[in-house]
Amino acid sequence: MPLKTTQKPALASHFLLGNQLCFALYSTSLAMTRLYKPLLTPLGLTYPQYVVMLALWEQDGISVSKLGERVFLDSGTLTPLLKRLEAAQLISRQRQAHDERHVHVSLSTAGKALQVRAADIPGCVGQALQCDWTAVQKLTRQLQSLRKNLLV
Amino acid sequence: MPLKTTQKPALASHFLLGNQLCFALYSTSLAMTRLYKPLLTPLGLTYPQYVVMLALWEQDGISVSKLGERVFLDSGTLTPLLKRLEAAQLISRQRQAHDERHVHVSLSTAGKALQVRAADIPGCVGQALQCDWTAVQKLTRQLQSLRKNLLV
DNA sequence: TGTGGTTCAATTGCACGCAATTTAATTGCA
DNA sequence: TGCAATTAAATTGCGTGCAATTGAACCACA
Repeated sequence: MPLKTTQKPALASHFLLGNQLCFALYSTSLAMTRLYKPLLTPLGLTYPQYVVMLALWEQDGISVSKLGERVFLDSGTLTPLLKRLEAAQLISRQRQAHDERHVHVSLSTAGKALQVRAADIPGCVGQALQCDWTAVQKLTRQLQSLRKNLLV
Repeated sequence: MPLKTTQKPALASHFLLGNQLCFALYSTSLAMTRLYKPLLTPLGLTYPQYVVMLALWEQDGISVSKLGERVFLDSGTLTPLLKRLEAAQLISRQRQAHDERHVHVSLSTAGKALQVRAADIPGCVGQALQCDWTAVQKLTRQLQSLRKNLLV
């Protein structure tokens, strides 16, 4: 059989977008953010801001670094984001008296009240996903496990 | 039994970060990008630029909008990204003669050659994931299916 | 009691994502 | 033919993400 120099190299199949977990993650995450947008815009939140609010609704009154551990973001991302939430009167930021390196983040009355206005969001999203709750939970656990491996 | 007004409202469990598929996706996708960074920096690529190169290695010589369909990004994201790839001499962009609205994107010699230098990346990533190929492929398919539902 | 190292948040600079708008080219249809 | 509607890409503006640096506060230990 003659050599076919025009043939694709064998490495090609590993590079197909359709076989890449990273790209499936990346593009699906962006698509998910787009799904949330029309639900969050009426509340005046972006998706990352919503994540921070979720973290605070779950545990109020923590430092920026503790918050960063919860949402896997650093101060470079969080500081400006928190300033915007503060400007929107949803949170307050204050230096801790006993250790002035720490900035304490806590929900305002409006910030707490916003959770009620957001109450429909998980249901709306669940509906849009068009798959059953068990499957969604299983996928969530798989992704968390993957994240754990990646963060070593 | 007396009313406990200090109890958490029933809606709280739906809001837990740990139960949210969106957050698992979001944080895992960011973690994956961080995994790629040390592999891509030596090639002078960011992760989104790598995705575009993957698309072009798979199918060279397409318009910006076709490329956008492949990678699920619009011209607002792609135009500046492609300009950077062009500045790095990895691609060329030229208006189509028969329809000057279309911009044709094609790999340069250096752009094609870069695929060889990137050949180790899928293997390195697979190693870091610490789970077997079948599971990775299955998760990839699940995410693609989810993405399909989200993009309706 | 200093003083060097550490920790935490903020800042800076760059590259996305994306909505909204603009510009230019093409198409369709009266 | 002419002009409105459509299409493609570029532009603008804003909010992330994140590496790298800075600055301030705290700690450890000689």
